[in-house]
Order: sequence, then C-alpha cells, then structure tokens
Amino acid sequence: MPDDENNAAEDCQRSRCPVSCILEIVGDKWTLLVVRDIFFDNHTFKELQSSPEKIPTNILANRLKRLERSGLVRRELYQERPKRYAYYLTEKGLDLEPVMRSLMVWSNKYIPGTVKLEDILKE
Amino acid sequence: MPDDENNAAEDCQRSRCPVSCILEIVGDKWTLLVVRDIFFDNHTFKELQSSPEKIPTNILANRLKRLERSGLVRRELYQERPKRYAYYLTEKGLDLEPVMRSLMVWSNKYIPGTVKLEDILKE
DNA sequence: TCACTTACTTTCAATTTGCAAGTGACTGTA
DNA sequence: TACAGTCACTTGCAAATTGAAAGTAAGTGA
Repeated sequence: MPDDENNAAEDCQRSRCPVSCILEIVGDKWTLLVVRDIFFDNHTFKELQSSPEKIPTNILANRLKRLERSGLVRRELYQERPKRYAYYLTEKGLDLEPVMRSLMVWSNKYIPGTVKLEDILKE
Repeated sequence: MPDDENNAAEDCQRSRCPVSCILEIVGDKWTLLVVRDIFFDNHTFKELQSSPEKIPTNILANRLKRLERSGLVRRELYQERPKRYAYYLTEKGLDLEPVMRSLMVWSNKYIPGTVKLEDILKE
C-alpha cells in the first residue's frame, strides 16, 4: 500500500498536548530539515536534495507530500513540459521560524562545532 | 546486539547545521515527550509511563538511556533495595524549555483542540 | 541519435517500532 | 510462609519505516 494515503495530521492525535501534536507533523529526523532548506531559498527537488545531510530521494518526496498535506508547504508549477514544481512555505510553514530559531540557539550553546546562528543570518 | 552501545550524539553528525544536530538528539516522536513529562514533575519510570500518549515501556527505557548519555537527563537513586532511580533534567535538558514553548505556541495557533499554553502553566 | 538532466518511484535488505509477555527484586496481606 | 501485587525494566517478535541503489518518465541540447 502506498504511504500516507489518507488522514491529515489532525486525525491521528495521540493526545491534545501541543507538544505531542506538533511532533506528529514534524517529529522525525528529516521533516524540519526540509523546512529549513525551503526557508533558506531552496525550492526545487534538486536544490532540496543537495543539502549536506544527503536526504534520500524517496524520503524527500515523501516528506514534501506530507508537508503539503499538512499545509506547511505549497507546490507551484514553474515549468510546463515537463511539469516541474517548486516548493514554498505557507504562512503556517513560515511560522515554524521561532521553533527553528530556538533549536539553533540550543545547539549553538550545547553542541560544539555547530554553525553559529549569527553566521547563518549574515551570509 | 543491544542498541545505543557506544557513540555520543556528537560523534554521528550528518552535518554541522545546528538544526540537524539537535534533531539527531531529540528528533523523533517520543524523546521530547519524555523531556516534557520530566519537566512537568514526573520523575519515576511509572510516572513517565502514565502520560496520555502511552509510550511503550521499551521505548521509554531506551529514550531515558539516550537522554542520559546525551547529558540532558540525570538519574538519581531514590531507593536502595530494590534499587530505584528517578530521572531529572540537567541544565542542558532544562534549557530545552524555549524549544518546547515555541512548539506549543505554534500548535496552539495551528492545531485546533490542543491544550492552551496558558492553561498548562496555570494548573 | 545520444548523452544528460530533473523529478521522482520502485525495490529490498536492514533497522526501528510497538504490543505483549516475561523477569527480578522486593512489599504487604492472610 | 505462601501468595498476590508493584515497580522498573527486558525480551520476543511481527509490522512498519528507513535508506541505498537502481529504475523510469519526460524532456533538452549537440
């Protein structure tokens, strides 16, 4: 059976806890990286593949579908023949910025060797 | 082979991106829920089992070990004979509060039916 | 025609999950 | 002194997910 056939994230809540609920949408090793990449101006499949973590293509395709279904990402046709889509964050997706920011702040404080938030922003 | 035998989170980085690095520690459906529960004064294995998401006991034991190894959680003997441990957040673990807070803010805004942050704090 | 590109999909072995049952070390009750 | 109960796990195992690699569809450019 193909994955992610039906059900929105809202339909399969383990509880009504806000932490638990958002983790059902972005709680895995890859989803937030895709959001990060789109946030930093990568929009095509190719561009999204090229991030340093080397996301497998099947996982990338799957996460883009999920993100679209959850309403965090919107697809836009940027070329007819062959049809090619670019991926953009919706407002809902863009609003994950504070989440990513707090993750980066923590990482910078506790994981030596991580690229500093200031350096990312002033690039 | 038993899982999580060696290697600290720092040893298996996919990249130096701060988002990616923290996701290698807490990027899954359960870890942050355990952190949340300890944060809200659940300290024994029993208490941590009792959260509404019904975490399987093997996953709970595994996540507590990982969290301890990552230095987010500290174990404390609270009873000899039989030896029983309680789990507490270290400063490093407590510093995930802004992350949880931003997750909750997003959830409250976008996922209808999630318990409001204010209601959690004033309980 | 042939090589090349983009955007995926498929295949399949290996890993991870999660339910259920089991275990060890006790305690409290009859 | 049996025996039921509790707590903190561990083990077994089927099912689901992951991820590396190869395949495919629909083109372009030389």
